[in-house]
Amino acid sequence: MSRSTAREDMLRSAAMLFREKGVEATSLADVIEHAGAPRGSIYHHFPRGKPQLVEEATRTAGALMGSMISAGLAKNGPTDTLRAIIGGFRDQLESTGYTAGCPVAPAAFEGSNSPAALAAAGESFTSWEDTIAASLWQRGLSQQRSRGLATMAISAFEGALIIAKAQRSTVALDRVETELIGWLDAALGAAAGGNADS
Amino acid sequence: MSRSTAREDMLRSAAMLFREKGVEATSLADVIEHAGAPRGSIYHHFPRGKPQLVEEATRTAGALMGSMISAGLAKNGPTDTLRAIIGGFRDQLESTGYTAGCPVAPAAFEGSNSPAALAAAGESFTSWEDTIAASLWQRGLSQQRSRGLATMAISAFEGALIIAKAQRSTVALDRVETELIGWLDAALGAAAGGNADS
DNA sequence: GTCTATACGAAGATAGAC
DNA sequence: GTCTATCTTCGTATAGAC
Repeated sequence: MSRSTAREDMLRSAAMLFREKGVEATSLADVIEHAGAPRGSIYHHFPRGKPQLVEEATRTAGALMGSMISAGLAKNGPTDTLRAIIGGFRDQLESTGYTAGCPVAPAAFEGSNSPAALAAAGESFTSWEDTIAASLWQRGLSQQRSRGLATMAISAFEGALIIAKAQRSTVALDRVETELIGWLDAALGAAAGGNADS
Repeated sequence: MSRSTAREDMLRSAAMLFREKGVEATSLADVIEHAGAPRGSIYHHFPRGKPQLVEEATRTAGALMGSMISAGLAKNGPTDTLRAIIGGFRDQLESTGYTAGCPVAPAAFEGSNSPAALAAAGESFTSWEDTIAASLWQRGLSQQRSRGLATMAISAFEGALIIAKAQRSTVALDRVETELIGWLDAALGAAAGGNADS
């Protein structure tokens, strides 16, 4: 029942290193060093080794993002939430030399190797989509438009992060932010105008 | 001057394996086996080893995609090209058990390790964007809208491929296809109506 | 819980024969 | 050009002491 901060530090460090270098290129030694954790403790906290670490780091990061999305949507609405989240990732992209992307995508990408981590990534994406779609539906959009816009938002966001890393620039992320906000506003405006759209 | 098919086979195999398993998880032995290539020839064809192979495979795959985009836009227009390309990736996703994604993204993702491959990925994305934006602009959209839509299309496409892998389903890709076509049609219709839009 | 030491295997890369 | 053999490094994982 000890609230082992060491374990959580390792998960946080793992997630950060995955964002920057990918899963396969990150060794357990890297994680220990980054976390400043005791060297002999990894297999104590994660008996099943690296696969377990990858899965838990992905699942934890996905849940954190999910609660950020939920909280933002409840408090500030879709466009402001989008702005806040994209702004946060832009800052981290810039402050890490365009290496730190999404913490969930690495497991999705290199996930052939650890199916559990792949599943964790898939469930995270699905959960985000559900949350966003529900919020849009509550604001008057049809189910179909809500789903479509939610999937577009997450897809464009994930894709823009990859492109930003490759181009070593945030222009793709900037453009996606602008476009998404425009489309969201248009759709929500039309719904507020009394039509939930086709 | 010998047209070494062996070399090209290795590049093709490398690109395919990168799509399925990622760069770091793919060994040179994997590439040789997949290509059915002679074991002693890798360092003959790629003297600088794996980094060179990754860079060339990424660059080649990016150029191939680029010419598919160009040809499609010139012959069939934006929406049909989008449909064709997404359809092709959907087929490959399904026929590979949801493992084969974009051939350029892996280098962008795990690119911290080989800067040359990262650059190749970035240049590919930029080139695709330029091509698509030019086509949209030619059809009457403003420069800004052309750029915005082109970046959105590529971002959403790349993101949807990741999500599809993680969810082991093509629904994200399907939704992105529908949404993108809707937005493209709306923008192009408005431009055809005599207004290049704001 | 954390340590050191070590076993084991995988992978990149090189050397030199053919 | 292609082969085999080998070197070296690295990473996961385990064993057993403290």
